[in-house]
Amino acid sequence: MNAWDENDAFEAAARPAPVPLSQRAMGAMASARPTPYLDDLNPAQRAAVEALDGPVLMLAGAGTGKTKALTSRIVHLMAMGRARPNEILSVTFTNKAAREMKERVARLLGQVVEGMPWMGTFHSLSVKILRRHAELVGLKSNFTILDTDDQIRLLKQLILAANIDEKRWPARMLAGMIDGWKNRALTPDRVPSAEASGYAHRGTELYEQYQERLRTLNATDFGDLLLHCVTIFQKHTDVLEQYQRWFKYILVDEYQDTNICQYLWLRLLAQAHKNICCVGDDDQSIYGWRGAEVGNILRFEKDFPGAKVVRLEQNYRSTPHILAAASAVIAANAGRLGKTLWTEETVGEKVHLIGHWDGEEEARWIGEEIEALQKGRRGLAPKGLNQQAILVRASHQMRAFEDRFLTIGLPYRVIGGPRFYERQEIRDAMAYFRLAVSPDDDLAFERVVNLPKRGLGDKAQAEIQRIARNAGMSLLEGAREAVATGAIGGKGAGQLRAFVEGVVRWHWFTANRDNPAAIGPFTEKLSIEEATEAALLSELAGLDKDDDARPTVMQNLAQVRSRISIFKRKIAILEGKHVFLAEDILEESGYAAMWQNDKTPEAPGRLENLKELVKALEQFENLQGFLEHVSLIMDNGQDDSGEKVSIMTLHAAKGLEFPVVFLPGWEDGLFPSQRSMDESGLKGLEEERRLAYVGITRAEELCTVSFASNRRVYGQWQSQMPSRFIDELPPDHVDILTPPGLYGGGFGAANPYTSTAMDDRIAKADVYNSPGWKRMQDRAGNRPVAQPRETRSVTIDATAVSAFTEGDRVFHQKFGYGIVTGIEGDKLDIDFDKAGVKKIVARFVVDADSADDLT
DNA sequence: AAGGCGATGTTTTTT
DNA sequence: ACATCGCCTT
Repeated sequence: MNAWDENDAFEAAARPAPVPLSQRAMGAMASARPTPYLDDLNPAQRAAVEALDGPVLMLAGAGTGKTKALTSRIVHLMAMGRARPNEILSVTFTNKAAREMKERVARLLGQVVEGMPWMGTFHSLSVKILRRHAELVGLKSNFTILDTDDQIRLLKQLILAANIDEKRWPARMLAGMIDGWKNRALTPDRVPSAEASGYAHRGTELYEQYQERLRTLNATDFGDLLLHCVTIFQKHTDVLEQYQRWFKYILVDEYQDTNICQYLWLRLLAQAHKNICCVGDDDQSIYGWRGAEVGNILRFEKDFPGAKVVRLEQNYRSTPHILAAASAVIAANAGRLGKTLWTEETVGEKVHLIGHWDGEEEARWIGEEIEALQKGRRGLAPKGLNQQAILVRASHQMRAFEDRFLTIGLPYRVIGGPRFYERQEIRDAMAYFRLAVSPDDDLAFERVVNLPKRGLGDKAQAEIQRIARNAGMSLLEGAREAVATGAIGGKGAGQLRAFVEGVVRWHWFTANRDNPAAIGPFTEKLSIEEATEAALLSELAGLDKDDDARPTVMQNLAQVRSRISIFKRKIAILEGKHVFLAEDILEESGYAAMWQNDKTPEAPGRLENLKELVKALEQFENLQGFLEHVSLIMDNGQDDSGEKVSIMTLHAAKGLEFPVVFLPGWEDGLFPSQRSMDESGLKGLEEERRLAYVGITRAEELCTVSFASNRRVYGQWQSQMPSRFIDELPPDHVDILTPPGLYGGGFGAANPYTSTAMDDRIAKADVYNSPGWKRMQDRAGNRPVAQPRETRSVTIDATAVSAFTEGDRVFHQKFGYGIVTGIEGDKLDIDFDKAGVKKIVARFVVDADSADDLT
């Protein structure tokens, strides 16, 4: 059954097979001290690193140097000769974390580690394993990985076929349930009957059909990657044993985020030798809503009897006040494993707390505070924009900040959001590439057959489906058939034929790469055309300057030359220039043109993304290789360049740190989120509280919590109560600020017309405010909390100002096209076609015509 | 087939 | 408020 030889297979994966590091790199180190990296560790870290054998749980609080401990442990394993690099399995959740770990191990070793093939995410490692044993779960090893979008479309088809009203039972809901089941390692046959009633009583039935459909498509979804591995491990002990033997040591990062399926995956692999080291922090478990089980980390000692538990509690990141605030908040949670963060640091500012009238004022104030901090003030050295971040609970909160920062010209960067490969245009382009590689990819076919519009509506597509299904062929073949038999007529037919021919042609190019027989005819044609070119040139030379024949010859020459360049390009493609092929596909399909003709503000950005996609292709051997990796590996094309304030969700902030952190929107219902509390009750509230803990602990020097008394929620103005987490902040470690210019300050300024509950809440907040209320107002008076707006230096960019006049048509990256209606210093009043009137700093817009040129 | 219009439901997100 | 979606109109 196992056609692969254990050692060969793994050696190949680890190529170039390194000389065991214990002999080489360590040999070099050994001359001075065998294990120099140990000297950099504190006692707890060192204990965690040196406990090599048996189960180890490293409880690493925020900022306690867990990555350092983890990477040192890896190096130590090699240095002690316990395992070769390719015998260590180290698992992370994100590619970014995996990359960072690789880099840090390399830095510790002082050399590049090429032999750590088993360091990666749960998913990428699972893919690697699954490709080897795909046939054991009814797949071929070249299976494709569907993303959420494909998944939904597939489910919609099944729901339709099952005669279920998709309005009452949305596909998204079913997708969520199936995901949930997979997270819990439940195959269709194991779904508890109690849950089967969930989706119109047909959830499991559809789940089963969905799995069947995936198998026929030779595809998996993300959940399957792990679940299939678990299934294989459970059913084929011989396979499991080989991996158990191979992975001598296992390390897991962010263990508190593992779900049941991942837990099983790990336990199965670790069962034999139990050399598993899990690192995590139960207080930072913030992914319960997507299946993470804090229970996994809480239960570790039961699961692995005799486990050594090490607590990393010395914090190297934040000042004492910040730590105290974070600790006080998280202390309100029950059932923690419990850690006490401490620091040797003694100085530092208290956590700042400030209330505002509404969300816009909050954004305005934070903008000014950021600019003030940029210049530096009191004990704080100037903080560049890269050192400052705004962390919000929900992404819609970002808007207020983006709007504000755009008008004052404060550069910002939004972290997170849709990932590069999730963007529509990228996925469309990928579908074209997928078709080129495998024309039978029905999902890809469906996605782009009418994109750009080819006059193929529901009816035509249904007809193609029908034909294909009846004849048992792929949709592409079905489409060809439909055209040939005239089943599809009208204007769609011609375009469909062109589409089918295009796919066949592109596929031919991918299939005939490096095939001399394919290249031959092209070189022949090329030489003919080149001969023609030469002939035309000599003919032209013989003609008089104003000979009547001259224009025709010139025209012919141009045609010949364009054919020559096409042939050269095609030859290059056949010789392996798949980037050209990708470009041609996007051109010939009309997909690129679709966006070029699109005048919406997003269009230029999308074209830019397509260019980036093509550029990313260069690093791969061929289209196939690209497609295989891209679904798992490709990252957000973030621009790390330039000084910018970061805006992101609290979730996206985990693992990051900033000298200055703003935590706006601490209002009950927003944070903690009402929905979270409604859906998950106390558990939900506790997860929200952990989110608060994560937020506060991101800050190194200055953490500012804020709330607004009024906020627009779904278009309605609502008065807000300060978050209950604010009550949990320890008064001794908090400074309450008053925004300048607001009579009576933030709290006092709360809407006098609000409910009594609101007043109670404010009064309650004032209970601990009151001792310091006077003092606070005094301080607010003589401390430059924020620069008064008037004194903020306004640099007038002469070129920018003179560049526009009233009535000019301009383009803005976010708001699109608009007309300049007024000019005021370096700011323009612009009436945008779509977004309405805005005040924008001149350098953020360009002339509308030059925007067109960009495309 | 394709564009316009009213009803709808609004967290967090990796792979 | 806002975007998305399905339905309805052209």
